Amino acid sequence: MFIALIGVDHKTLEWTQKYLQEVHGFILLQVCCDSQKEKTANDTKYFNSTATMIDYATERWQNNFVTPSLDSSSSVDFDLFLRRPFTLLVAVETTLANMMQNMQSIGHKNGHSFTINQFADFYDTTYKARRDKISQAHINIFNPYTNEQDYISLLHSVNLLDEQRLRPNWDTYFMELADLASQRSNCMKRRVGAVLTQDKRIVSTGYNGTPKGLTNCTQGGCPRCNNGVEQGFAECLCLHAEENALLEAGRTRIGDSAVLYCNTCPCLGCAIKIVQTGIKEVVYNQAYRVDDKTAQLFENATVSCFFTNFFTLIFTIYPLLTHLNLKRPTNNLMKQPPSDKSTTDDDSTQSSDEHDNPDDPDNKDDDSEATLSESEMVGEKRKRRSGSGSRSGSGRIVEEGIIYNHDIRFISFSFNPSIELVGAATKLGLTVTSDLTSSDLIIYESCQVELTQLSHPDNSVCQHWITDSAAANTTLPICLYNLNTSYDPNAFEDPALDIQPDSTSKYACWRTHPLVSPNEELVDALRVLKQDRIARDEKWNALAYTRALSMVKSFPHRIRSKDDILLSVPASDDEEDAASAASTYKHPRTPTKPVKNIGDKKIKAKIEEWLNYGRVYEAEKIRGSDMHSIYHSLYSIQGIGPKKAFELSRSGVRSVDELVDNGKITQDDATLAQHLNNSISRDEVERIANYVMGHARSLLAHPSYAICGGFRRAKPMSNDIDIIITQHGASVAQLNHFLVALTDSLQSTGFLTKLMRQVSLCVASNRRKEDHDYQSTMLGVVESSRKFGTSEGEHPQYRRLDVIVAKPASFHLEILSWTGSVMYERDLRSYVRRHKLKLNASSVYNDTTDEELDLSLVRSERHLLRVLRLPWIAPQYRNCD
DNA sequence: CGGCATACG
DNA sequence: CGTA
DNA sequence: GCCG
Repeated sequence: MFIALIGVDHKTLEWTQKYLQEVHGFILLQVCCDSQKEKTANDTKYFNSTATMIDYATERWQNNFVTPSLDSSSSVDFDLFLRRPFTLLVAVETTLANMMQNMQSIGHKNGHSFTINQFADFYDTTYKARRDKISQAHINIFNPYTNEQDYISLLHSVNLLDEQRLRPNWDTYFMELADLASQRSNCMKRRVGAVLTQDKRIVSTGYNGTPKGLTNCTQGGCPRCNNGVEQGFAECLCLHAEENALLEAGRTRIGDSAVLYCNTCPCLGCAIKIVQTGIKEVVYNQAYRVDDKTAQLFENATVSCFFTNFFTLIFTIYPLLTHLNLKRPTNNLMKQPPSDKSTTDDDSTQSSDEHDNPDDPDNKDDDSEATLSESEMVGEKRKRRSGSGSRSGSGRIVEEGIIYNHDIRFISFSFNPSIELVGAATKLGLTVTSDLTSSDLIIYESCQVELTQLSHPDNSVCQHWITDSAAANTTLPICLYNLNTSYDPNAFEDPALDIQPDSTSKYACWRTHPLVSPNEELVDALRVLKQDRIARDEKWNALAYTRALSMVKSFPHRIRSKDDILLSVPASDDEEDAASAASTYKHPRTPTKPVKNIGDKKIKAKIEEWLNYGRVYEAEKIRGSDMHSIYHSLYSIQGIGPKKAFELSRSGVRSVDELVDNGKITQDDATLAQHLNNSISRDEVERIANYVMGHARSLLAHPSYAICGGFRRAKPMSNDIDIIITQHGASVAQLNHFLVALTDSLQSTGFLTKLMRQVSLCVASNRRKEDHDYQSTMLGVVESSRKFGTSEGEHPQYRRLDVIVAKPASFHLEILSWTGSVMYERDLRSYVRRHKLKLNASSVYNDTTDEELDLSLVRSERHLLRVLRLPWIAPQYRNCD
């Protein structure tokens, strides 16, 4: 792949280029004249012209290259560039404020400052010169951050290396053609296009409008459409795009494998015709809502109907989100419904005092005007819940927008731009989901006003997107509902109360860890050493490497010298401490203390080796050995852990196939292992979760749920699907029954193909002394097909699905427990142990008295962490392994 | 020199 | 011991 | 292997 970067802001361009080079190993190519060569780094290739550069890249087209356009003098000839099939044009932009600041900091370095007029001049000339190219880019990335680490997280979630952008798949190809066809529409109401294909060949195309020979609808040919009133369908003379495509093809040319691509979901009338002509597959653009009747008809007629993805979204969602007033309620939004005391018997009398935590900030009254009494909160909650039943159609559910509330964690969109959005949304502690029917749903009919009022200077695309959706009469593009407190939307979190993370802590749960480390090679080397220790059964040795690795990963910058990481941690304010550190390291002016978890003897030496030689010898040796790769392939099989994998590879087993031949495992096991090794796109995770929640909703009235695991940590790809479900007010018995019923329901449709474990709440076990409430889990394998958007193409894929049913009071603790990575979980528990608490996935105990703490007033994951005296770290920064 | 997360099958 |  |  060959990426050309275009943009105006130096810093954003530089960060992007650095990210591609350091994280993905791109090679930097530049067009420039000789005199410039000396100034820049040595691992760059220089060319006299775009043509020679492209020739160079063409010969090595399987490598990854990047070329920046940092200043107009060395700009690349993009037209030449775009002709090649392996090239990707990426535009990066930032806010005017950022750009101005970045230019000023450069100006300061050179000893002169910028006036705002000079900046405006620069912007006008540079931006206008590049505007056309920026709009032609394959991807437009908008960087709202001033901080590199945040931007890198966003970049990572964009998945720049996705080959699909270079060459669209068939679905995208035909859908784009359908969009093109819609441009020929002559209907006053809406542009619609359709493409009918057979064996990947186009049979016919269609767009909507009046029949041949009649005056075009746009010229007044259809009285109904030109009336402007949504009535009189019988009088409409327009043919729909789908009808036109079908008529054009004629019955005889529509075979068994015909696929119809529509850029909107077909109406019921068209659906009937589609079924009758024998078409078995309909693909529509996901930006539009499925018509319920159409969906039903297709299901009865076994026509598979699903939507496709596009990469046309522009990453400007962040400014949109930040412009929503997420901070404070305004008075006009705070019309409270009458409080409902009857539901608050137990809630209102309790406080968090019993956590033995007198300085718990929750005991202080919030000084904000937004503070609600418990009774009001419950009243509000009930009202909202009763509304959520009447979701579809009008969508006027919540008259007072929850949008003002801090505790909004879920944002849902009527279409599914997940990957593009999640990077931005998670920055706000928001999690993206596509479920529209969860309880406490807040759809923003009322929000429309707010959204359309957003006018960010860099935000024209968003505006467009909103107005388009409104014009197309689709569900409003944005609706918000609550994540962390699915069943208590009024939980109010004030960031001022948050405990701050500390990057020098020995506990991973106190530190933030980027999704992708700028020191990935070193992290990888440490991972190899860790794996090696595990294989050798050196458990504690392995743990030490895991800890060191996590420590390195919490370092947000590229480590350049050993002072960077081994000494540079600022000493504490404690003077004595600082003095002793100073004498130890003989740097009296810059007192430092050693980094935790990186010991003086072994691991520090490995890191220094990496710094000096760019590699760790022992890791290289292990990596290069046959044993290592065989060990890994065996390890990937369910039921074969480190011990067995090590034993087998040592006893001369060469491959997984050999195990199958020997009858040690079945072919099915091997295939399953292969399937489970494939990672799952966010999109697919969401669709599978939606499907599961569909079943859940037929069993529970208003389930609350969260997708956890790597998905919640904003990873672009997941290994499995983790869903936590609860229902406000449900008893343990009801939840137990629910889990069994859900399992049956998923099995009966053939979706759940293998059940690996089913545990219920309150199981009696001889290992447990008391009858505590434990989590209830269902671990299984499901068959994911094309309708879930499997990236592997036509064939069904097996995916691991974990469903956890939590009792309501443990919901947030369960979310916490299923969101952290392994190191986060470990350190969470060792930390609370030191504070005389004991933690498992569903309850908190006093470690000495074994008394269980009541979590029923815990309003969110964030709140829970505060109670545990731990900082709340946004999920995307919990990737510490 | 003890501790290092916790639980289920 | 393997897995979440 | 590292921390306290």
